Amino acid sequence: MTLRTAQQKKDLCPGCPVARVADILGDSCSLLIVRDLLSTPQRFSQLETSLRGISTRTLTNKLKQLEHEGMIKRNEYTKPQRVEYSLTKKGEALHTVIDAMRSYGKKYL
Amino acid sequence: MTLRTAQQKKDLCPGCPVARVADILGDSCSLLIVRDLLSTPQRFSQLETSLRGISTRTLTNKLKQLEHEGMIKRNEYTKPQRVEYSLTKKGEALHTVIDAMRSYGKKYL
DNA sequence: CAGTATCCACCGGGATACTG
DNA sequence: CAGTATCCCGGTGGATACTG
Repeated sequence: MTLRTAQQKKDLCPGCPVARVADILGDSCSLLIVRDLLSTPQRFSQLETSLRGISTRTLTNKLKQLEHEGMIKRNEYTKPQRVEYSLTKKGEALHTVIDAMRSYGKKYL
Repeated sequence: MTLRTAQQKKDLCPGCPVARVADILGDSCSLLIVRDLLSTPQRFSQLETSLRGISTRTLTNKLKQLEHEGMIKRNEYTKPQRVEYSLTKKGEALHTVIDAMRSYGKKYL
């Protein structure tokens, strides 16, 4: 068995809820996006600035992924032109995980 | 700024405890190793079997990483020859994070 | 049993330029 | 402002063979 692609990684442990969360929040980018949106909805450019050094390409991809997973919602406005990303209920619920990580990180890292 | 290497990723948000946890548990392998060790100490070969499809090379690397981070301990025994990996206090404390992930995964994924 | 060593495919993601 | 498109580099990790 090979384990090269993301899909195959996903199959590694399909029955385990821990693994499923890891698949989504696994890369630091996605996790940090959710962390940022937990405080308030943000525009594309705000996220771009906050995640210092991320490329537009990567940010776009991660946002699409998270939207596809049902974690975030994309809201388009026309005056002035802007796009805001906010968490869905499903996304907001991740705060429990992120809080646990924050507590752990503060205490042990 | 480039963000290609792991080190650079680490620097992305050095002050954020959430990011620091993500750096360590970010890849599903490491996370699943900790998850496995939370129930009981395990031998190299047991982990190899449990994480279906992982290569010895990768398992070795992840174990070394986690040991270096102070999450796990490597215990060598001679009769019979075997090596057991167990969690340190620091590693055990990760159960809060993993529990949060499990609850979330069960409920939403 | 518990690794080490080497080789190489793959793809994530940076850099850059362009668009509605 | 919020992306899309292309090009290409580098690290992750599988496969395989070997060791104490």
